[in-house]
Amino acid sequence: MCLGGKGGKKYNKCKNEKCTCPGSRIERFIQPCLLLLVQEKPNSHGYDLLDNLKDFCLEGASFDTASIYRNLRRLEEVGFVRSDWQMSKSGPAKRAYVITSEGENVLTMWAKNIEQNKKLLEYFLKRYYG
Amino acid sequence: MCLGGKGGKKYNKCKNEKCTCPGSRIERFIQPCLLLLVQEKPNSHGYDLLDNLKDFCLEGASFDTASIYRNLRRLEEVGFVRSDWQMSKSGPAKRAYVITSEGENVLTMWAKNIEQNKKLLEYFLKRYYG
DNA sequence: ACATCTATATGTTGCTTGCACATATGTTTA
DNA sequence: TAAACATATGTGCAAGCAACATATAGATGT
Repeated sequence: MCLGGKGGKKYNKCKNEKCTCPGSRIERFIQPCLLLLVQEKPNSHGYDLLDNLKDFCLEGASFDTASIYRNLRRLEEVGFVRSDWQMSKSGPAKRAYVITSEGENVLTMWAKNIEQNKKLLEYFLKRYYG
Repeated sequence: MCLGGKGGKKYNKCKNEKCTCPGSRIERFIQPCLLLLVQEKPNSHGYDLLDNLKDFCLEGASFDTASIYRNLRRLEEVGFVRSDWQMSKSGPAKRAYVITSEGENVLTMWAKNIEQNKKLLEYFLKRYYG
């Protein structure tokens, strides 16, 4: 998903059947990223976000389009974003997303969660490198 | 799994059907933690690790025993740890784990992956808090 | 005798992801 | 004008992973 390689491989995630190699990611990280991007730039649409999400990925990596649209639908379902169809003159219709106040609350919760996870990673690294 | 609450709730993960609230974690984080603990203290066994893994959890949280044993079996399957049965005089038999050189290599890869993920989280926080 | 602690393990279920593919419209190019 | 391409949004499926419940069994305490 968001773990990426430069050398041809798009994803770090190992395909080897039995391999447990370290291609780990942060679960559902796409959600706070989407919320933040929509907050920063209201009326973003999915195809926009596809590009802008790259900021939250390692070099050369990107999020799956399926994940983006599925998560946007999910976020709207639970009321964290709202969308309107925009019939543009050029190209197909697109959904324009805005964040709701509930979405903003959840985003602050996400930020706290992310801080906690960051601390866990820092603790691990401190203990590993000594 | 590793995200924890004090107030009765063992896990942050929300049970609400439709809720996408931020109970996120780092995927397979238990694996590098197990490797590191076994490296630090060779001949650790599962029940030991159950305790020591708490270092890598938020307050009040812990890893699931099922996850510990399943991951230990997995790590052994792929050759990152080895185990011997120890028939102790007191208590039931237990497996004593040691890390292999391949396991040590993977652990350094994990450390790099964890550093990358840490940077992603830092980037998110910087962008959110401004 | 029975409960509890230590220790290891399996089964089941649901969620998330990655990949491949489908659909639709407008624009450019041969 | 047909084909190819870029924009834009989605669906279906399989695999991986985590949470939870349950199983097994020997040792120790009362």
